[in-house]
Amino acid sequence: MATLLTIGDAAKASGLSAKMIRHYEQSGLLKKSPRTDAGYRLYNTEQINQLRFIRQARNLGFSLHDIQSLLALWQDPQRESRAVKQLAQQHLDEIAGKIAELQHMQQVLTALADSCRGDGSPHCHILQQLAKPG
Amino acid sequence: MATLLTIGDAAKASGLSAKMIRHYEQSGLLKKSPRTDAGYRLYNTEQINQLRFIRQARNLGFSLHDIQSLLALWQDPQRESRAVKQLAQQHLDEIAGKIAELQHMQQVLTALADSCRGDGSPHCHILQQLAKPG
DNA sequence: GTTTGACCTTGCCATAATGGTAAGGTTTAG
DNA sequence: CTAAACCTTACCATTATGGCAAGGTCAAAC
Repeated sequence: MATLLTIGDAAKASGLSAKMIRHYEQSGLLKKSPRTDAGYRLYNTEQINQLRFIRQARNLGFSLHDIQSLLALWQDPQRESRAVKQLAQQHLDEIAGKIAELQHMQQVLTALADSCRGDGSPHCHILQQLAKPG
Repeated sequence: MATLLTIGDAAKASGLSAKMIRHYEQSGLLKKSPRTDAGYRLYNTEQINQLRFIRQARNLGFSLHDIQSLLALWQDPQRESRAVKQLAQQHLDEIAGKIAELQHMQQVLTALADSCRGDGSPHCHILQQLAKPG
């Protein structure tokens, strides 16, 4: 039986917001939904699965741009897993880059914070360091 | 002697872009610059130092909103270092949160990528997992 | 003295992903 | 029949940054 859900139920079923589902459709990530006579969007099981796919990819931090590629690969029986793995690897590189950047900030700022008394006096190594020409 | 720089030179001297310096002024982070008769913004040494301060705080990932507070504290001789340290600590917490989030993605995605052959065959554990109802 | 190139000005648009709000139509339950 | 809970579109906001365009300015070279 073809279970058809309106957007609110599709949102609940997928874990996305209705707002975002509309947005994904409008930005071309999703095909346009069929509509009721009143103009309500309707989603079938296959589309719900697609929404879930998107949510899980978003949870892994993939951009909508990448997700478009992932969806295409998913739906292509001729795909080569090489292509998928490459996308994943690129994303992992990005993640590693961001982590490194954040860890660097963390390290520098932790050192600064450690050398700030954090009491009622105005003396503060953090401000001093930020003010330095370096 | 009062060295006055135009915005391009102030940009070079501070490591910010001229675009961003204008933006910071317009968003209230910086006081409005004095101008030449022709309308060119001029920056003195003190303002260059302020721009450097902003750049260094940005490099540590502070938001412009936080930087506004940091600048105010910097310029307040009555400040308590407690306040600065608290801002730093909040930011450190945010950084730690982001790192944790990214590391989680990294961990999950690495496991998936490791179990994808990445060859010419269509079979791919990454896609399989993204498609799962979980 | 004029031209030219390197500046400067403002203003508008774009990014990425998401949320909010408003004004209005629909459906369903009471 | 009405009220609540949906749905629709359209516009605005976020964050920090970049780009472009149209036009004014200044300095150096000719």
